Amino acid sequence: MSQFWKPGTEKPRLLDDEEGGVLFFGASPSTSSGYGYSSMERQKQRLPVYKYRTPILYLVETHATTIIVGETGSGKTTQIPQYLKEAGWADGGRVIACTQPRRLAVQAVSSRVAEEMGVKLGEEVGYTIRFEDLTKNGVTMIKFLTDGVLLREMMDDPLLTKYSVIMVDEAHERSISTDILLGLLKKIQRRRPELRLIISSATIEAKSMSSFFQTSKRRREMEGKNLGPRMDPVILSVEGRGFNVQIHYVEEPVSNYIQSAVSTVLLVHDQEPMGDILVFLTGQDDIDAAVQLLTEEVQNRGKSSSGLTILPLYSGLPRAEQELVFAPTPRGKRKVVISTNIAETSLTLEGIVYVVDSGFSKQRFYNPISDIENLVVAPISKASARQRAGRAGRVRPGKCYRLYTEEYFVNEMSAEGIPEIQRSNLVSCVIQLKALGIDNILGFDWPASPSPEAMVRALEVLYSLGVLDDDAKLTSPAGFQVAEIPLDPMIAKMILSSSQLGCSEEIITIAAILSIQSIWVSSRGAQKELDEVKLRFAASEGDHVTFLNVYKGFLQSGKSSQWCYKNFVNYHAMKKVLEIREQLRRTAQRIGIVLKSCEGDMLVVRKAITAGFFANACHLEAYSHNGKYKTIRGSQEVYIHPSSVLFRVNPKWVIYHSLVSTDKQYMRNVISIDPSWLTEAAPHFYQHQRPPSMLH
DNA sequence: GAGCACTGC
Repeated sequence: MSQFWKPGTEKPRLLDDEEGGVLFFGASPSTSSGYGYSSMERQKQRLPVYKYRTPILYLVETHATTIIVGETGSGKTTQIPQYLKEAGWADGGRVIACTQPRRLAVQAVSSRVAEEMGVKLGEEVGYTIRFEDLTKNGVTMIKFLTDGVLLREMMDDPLLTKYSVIMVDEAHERSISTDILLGLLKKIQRRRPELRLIISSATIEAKSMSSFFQTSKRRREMEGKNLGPRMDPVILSVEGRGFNVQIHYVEEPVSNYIQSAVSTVLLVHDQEPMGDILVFLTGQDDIDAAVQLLTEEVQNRGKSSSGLTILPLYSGLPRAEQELVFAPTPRGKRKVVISTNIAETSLTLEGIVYVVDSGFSKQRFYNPISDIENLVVAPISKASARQRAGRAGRVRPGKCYRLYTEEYFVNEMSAEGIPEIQRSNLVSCVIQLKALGIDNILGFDWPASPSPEAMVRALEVLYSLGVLDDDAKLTSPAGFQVAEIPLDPMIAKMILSSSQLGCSEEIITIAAILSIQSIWVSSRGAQKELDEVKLRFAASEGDHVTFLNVYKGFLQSGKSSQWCYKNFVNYHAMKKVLEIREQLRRTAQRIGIVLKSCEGDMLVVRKAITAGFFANACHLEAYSHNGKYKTIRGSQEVYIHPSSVLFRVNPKWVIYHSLVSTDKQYMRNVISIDPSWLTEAAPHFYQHQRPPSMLH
């Protein structure tokens, strides 16, 4: 297949700077003169900071909110907290908080800042992520943390009084936590005029971010009289140090992006100077297919295409294989990494000079009517496309090959992706806001409002769990306890009930296992062996009890990695289970849940699961020969997933943990129940329907 | 008898 590349006319402004290492605070709408210093030497010397000398200090002093725009590597997260600290914003017990959406980023950025400031990480500069707190009270002045941790901190300190400046990084990614946090910070600002916010975002989102923090005119006039900080946000642009990336488009739309990606890689390999290639596809299937196709093509071509190292990359890949992509490319060789979106933000590969962008990714969509989340392949946004292209310009000028036309990019591609909050189930999010005293969820000032249907559905679910009362207020103590448990509310409710049923030790194990991806090693090749090994642990009650058997075996082996290897159990996953379980034990003790084992009585364990997941009850269709179930609530047709220990067993009544929809709706992690437990666990939920016993 | 974008508390 021949492709005709057309150089693009798009010039992403922040990718134009080829000087490298230059930090420049560009002119912004309200600083007409434009402050700045732009020499690499001066930056290296760590400029002394005088009051108002740098624009960021001036802006933070005079404006309640500053929005910083700039690409990765521009120094926002490393320089700005330092400036603030040196200018005294962290004095008198006040701390500067900087949030990141990912744990790894928190660790990486905090250690870089500590190093640049010449302090030990955990002292003046520290970080907090789940399971890890590297801060010292009274000593730590700059604290990095995930936005999720900051939200949890608000449950004890709703106004975040210990922080004088809060910087929210990567706000353009619009994760659920970031959006909730931004909404809450806007509220806090009204109560704490002295608080300063710094929102760091990519260019395209800056304007909408700015208008979000724009307070009403009347309010501004009132504040103007007090001579307080200006409440209208200011935008500051920081030039990045990324190298120029030349964009190429296809002249005609491609029909098969896998095939097209493979030909593009070969084209680059034949015609372009050395440098590694990063290909963005959508998922494991695509990637495996592309790796195979590329390998075959290389073999067919013989000599001319030798010297290629082809590596897949996705989160489900065993850790050892994932590490391979970080190995430096040997001289004279070229590395091709074929990746999911994981390489767009979560992982950074050094040495990439060429990017091939399929223009697609897998995205989650939520249907509040059916209450089902789906994963679908969908076109990416312009923002994503730019982020992908930027991956080619980290070490030297690069090239990005887009497998779509320029016309498509300019006219059809949406500017930004749909924020996660508009694509998700909202139960966790709603209970968190309730716990923070936000009663009017529908009237909450979101950076992007979720659909009313999704909010109503979340309220319904929480009401049915007994976590919200008739006035949609948190119940006491159940509602507050569920909000304190850092897991999905249905899981939290299950834990709460286990306290009364006397099986909390077992249930927190199940809760921990359900909240990680999978405890089994991923094994597409060795599926049969895995299935056989699973039988060793299989329990007739279902998957949850099977998990308990695996956990028991793991403990009896002395938490041995050898044991895991022999039993197709993922050792790293089990370590994580232990960590989550430990956190749940501590939380349970704090909120008054009795930790007790039921000593093998699986009846109460199943009852506790029912108490959290009664909404997922299903009944086997009478005379069904193919294992067809119907959900009690929506009468949807569902089937037990072949990976379940109850596959082909088909008990009359089951409860599932989650649904996965492909050609059919499959129930994953299934347990058999007695229908009388449903009315027992949730009389409200089932009272207006025919009693389950009548159905059969 | 089939499948899992990616985070996070």
